[in-house]
Amino acid sequence: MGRHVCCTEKKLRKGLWSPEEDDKLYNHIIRFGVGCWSSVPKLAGLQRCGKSCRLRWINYLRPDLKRGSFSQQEEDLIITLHSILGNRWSQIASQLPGRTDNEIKNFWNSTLKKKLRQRGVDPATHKPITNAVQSDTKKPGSDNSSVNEALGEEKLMVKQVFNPFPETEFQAVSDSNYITPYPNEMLPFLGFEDYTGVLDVSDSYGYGDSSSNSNSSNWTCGNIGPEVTDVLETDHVLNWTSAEVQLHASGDEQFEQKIVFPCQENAMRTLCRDPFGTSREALANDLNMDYF
DNA sequence: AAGACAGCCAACCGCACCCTA
DNA sequence: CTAGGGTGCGGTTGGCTGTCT
Repeated sequence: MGRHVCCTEKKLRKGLWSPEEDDKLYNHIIRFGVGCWSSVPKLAGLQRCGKSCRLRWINYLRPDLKRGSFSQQEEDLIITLHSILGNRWSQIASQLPGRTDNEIKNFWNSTLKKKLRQRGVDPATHKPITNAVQSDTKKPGSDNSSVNEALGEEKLMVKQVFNPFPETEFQAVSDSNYITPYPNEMLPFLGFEDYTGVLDVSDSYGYGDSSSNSNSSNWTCGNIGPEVTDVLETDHVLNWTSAEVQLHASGDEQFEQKIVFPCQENAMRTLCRDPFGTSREALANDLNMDYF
């Protein structure tokens, strides 16, 4: 382990990127793609390490990045996702089209934490600041004093929520960019055979290797409300809406849950992809849009 | 006008994980 | 099985910029 080889080389430049460097990196990746990051700087004629190039591309040069300040809806979603996922910035970012993990992390640390505290909410636990302490006292084995313990417990819970579908058991959900909209208690009921609730808005703007899952989403989407169509008729900028999604579990259980998700043109296109051709076509027709 | 301070954000660092030979 | 290279991620840092005194 330890430090990466490229980072120890002394000749390499550090610090802010010049416009010329940006041009070189951008042109190289547009023309040849990424391939191996460690070879990118050499091929692009840059005195940078591959890691630095990767970061620059992901956080600044990617053409699908959204600029500008966060909308209220994005802000709300970040808070919601953070309450579920904790500091898993990359996974939070995967649900916000055009936003990077770094950007969200900075926004959280500089702005959102402060806002939550002003509202009397502990940004670490997402509980009212006074109640967070009180609730700790109820937990078995808790000595009531440690916020860190509370945090640790939250992290454990998050793990259970977020990775309920081991790749070996359900190959369609094969990476961590997926977020389930399910509450904890529903997870045990969801079968592998007919698992259909995962919203995939990640691979239309994913990082780096985005090819591996492009055909593997496995979900159906029912009862999308009229508000979705409204979104599609706007200017294809980032919009937000809600939709009713039916979640079919194995057996006869069926769940419904209102969820909120980001809608961008690409995201909606992704949303309309599912493994069942007829419903995909029907859905696309309903939404008056192309499908693939 | 200038120095101090605070906030923001781009970029770096170090670690963990994955993959392959 | 193991070592080493490549990659991704979260935490942290440092510099720039705006605001205050």
